[in-house]
Amino acid sequence: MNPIQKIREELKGSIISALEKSRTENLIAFDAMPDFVIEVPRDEGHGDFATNVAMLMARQCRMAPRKIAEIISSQIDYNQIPQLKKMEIAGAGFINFFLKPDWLVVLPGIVAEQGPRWGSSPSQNQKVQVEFVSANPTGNLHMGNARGGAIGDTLANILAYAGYEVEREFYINDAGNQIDIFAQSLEARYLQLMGAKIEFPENGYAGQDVVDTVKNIIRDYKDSLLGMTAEERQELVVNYALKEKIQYIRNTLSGFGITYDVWFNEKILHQTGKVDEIIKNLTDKGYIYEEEGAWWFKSTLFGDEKDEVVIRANGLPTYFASDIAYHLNKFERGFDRVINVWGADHHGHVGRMKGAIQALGYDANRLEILLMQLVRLYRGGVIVRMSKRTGTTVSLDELIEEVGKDAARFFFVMRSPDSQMDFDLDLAKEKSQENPVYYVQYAHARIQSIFRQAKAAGVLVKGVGEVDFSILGTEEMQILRKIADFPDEIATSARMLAPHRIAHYVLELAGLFHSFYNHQRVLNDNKALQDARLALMGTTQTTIRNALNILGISAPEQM
RNA sequence: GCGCCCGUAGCUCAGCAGGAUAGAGCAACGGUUUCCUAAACCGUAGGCCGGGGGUUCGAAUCCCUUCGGGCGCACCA
Repeated sequence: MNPIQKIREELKGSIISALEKSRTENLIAFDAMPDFVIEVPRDEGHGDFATNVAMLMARQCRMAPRKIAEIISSQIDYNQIPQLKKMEIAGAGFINFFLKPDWLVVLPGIVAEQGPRWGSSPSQNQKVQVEFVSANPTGNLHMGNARGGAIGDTLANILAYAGYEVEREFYINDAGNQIDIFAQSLEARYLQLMGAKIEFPENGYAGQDVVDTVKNIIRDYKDSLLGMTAEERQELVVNYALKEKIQYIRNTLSGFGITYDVWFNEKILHQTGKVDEIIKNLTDKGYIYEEEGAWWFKSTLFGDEKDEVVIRANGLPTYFASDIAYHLNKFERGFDRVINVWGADHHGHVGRMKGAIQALGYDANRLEILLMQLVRLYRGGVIVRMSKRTGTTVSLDELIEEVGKDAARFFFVMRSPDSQMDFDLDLAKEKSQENPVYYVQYAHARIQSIFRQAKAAGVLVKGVGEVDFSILGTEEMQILRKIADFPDEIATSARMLAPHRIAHYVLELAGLFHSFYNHQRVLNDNKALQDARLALMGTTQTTIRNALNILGISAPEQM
């Protein structure tokens, strides 16, 4: 257990003991122990930790909060918490705990021992799947996919640190209506390039990437497709294009630092009859009815506004039908939690999806949807419409080329998924040097530089066990305090599905380091102080590196 | 019309199941380098937390209402 959690538990325990003792001695009367918190006050003058327990008890005790706080304070057993120096009652009835300054000195040892695992929590014994991006394999990856990629991958890293067994998955929509249109578009382009005068489908994919793909097909197959039936031809071109697109997606995401454990094909669900099975299953359970030739799922039973079609009048299943089969498959694979990162434009899908899960007999809470608001792309102060079909927008690979993987990932993950995001391309290009990611990376590189200087000067960096940390001053203790928060911060980010917290955390830690660096010298004449500071630098660097690792951003040793 | 997200400093945004005096970056202004990387640091200025009610010891946070912005409400995915 990390030191912060440990001391929190100890403080909490001692308060409970004090309260129970007070009750036994008839100093106070209460029935239920409130669910109070041990928090870190924003203001350092309010101690290392504080609790609101007295305020929470005021009502049931019919006693002023400060009076309750005094009773607790007088009954606290200092022997139970050796690190406790003093307590103060403040404000409306807060109890502030001041700890002996050396309570954090165990931290560097823990960090050094855990290394790359520092920040992680014990195993939760739960399997969680994170599905993200899952872009349609009919076009290039756009800004929404980029944001989803950064958020999903970071979230998966956070969950892994938080003790979950995590699998990353990409769902390939290689079946259905869009694929048919894709096939028709490819065929039309092929025939056009081969000289036929035919109309391009009205809703077809008009992007240049389709033309490029067709040129590759012509290079490989020449005119041999002309003699085929339309069906054979469409199947060939679409399979060719899908293979190419999926390879493109895989490569681009890999360049964005994202690799998946599983690439799941929608088509398999159709081919193996899973979609038909799920319809039959739900029909047997009475959740499906027929109307106007189509089959409807009763999503209104689960709070949705209207029922949803699963089989169209033309006999073909909808996307929703295969998605139900897909999610059933996920649960059958044994995941305790299934998390999907979706764009806000899919939020209408959430209610009925959860409804379907429930209809199948699973707890709908095990399916969690992280909705992220859409990214609006600006160029020259004007919105660039994101359309997969026109292919006029900036793609992820172009973005990586222009601003770099690290800056792009940081930029996307820095903001809460809930907030809509304007991505100003001109700004991103011009100001890439001012991106906050460099601020953090620079902190890491600076520390490395100190170690280089130390080595050049023949200074041996002592192991944390041989160093006396009590010599460190307030700035160093602030850094240590922040570092101590790291596991908690990761756990909170995991609980809230809030990857942006890690970005903010590491910015704050880097800020404390830079401030310290500008005020104090690590390499100096006071050997004991130098030893302690060098060890602190190692602790800081490991924490920054681990945080950057979670964010999928490199930790350079030199800049 | 109904549903979801957002509204916090000039701009972009944090603010962890309500907590003490609301924070950061950028922009502005003024400083810091014979010394471990100035991609840094320090300081100044900047706010009716969209408006209005309510809940309570206590609200940026919860509830209601209203205004403004985004998204969704297909036999598309």
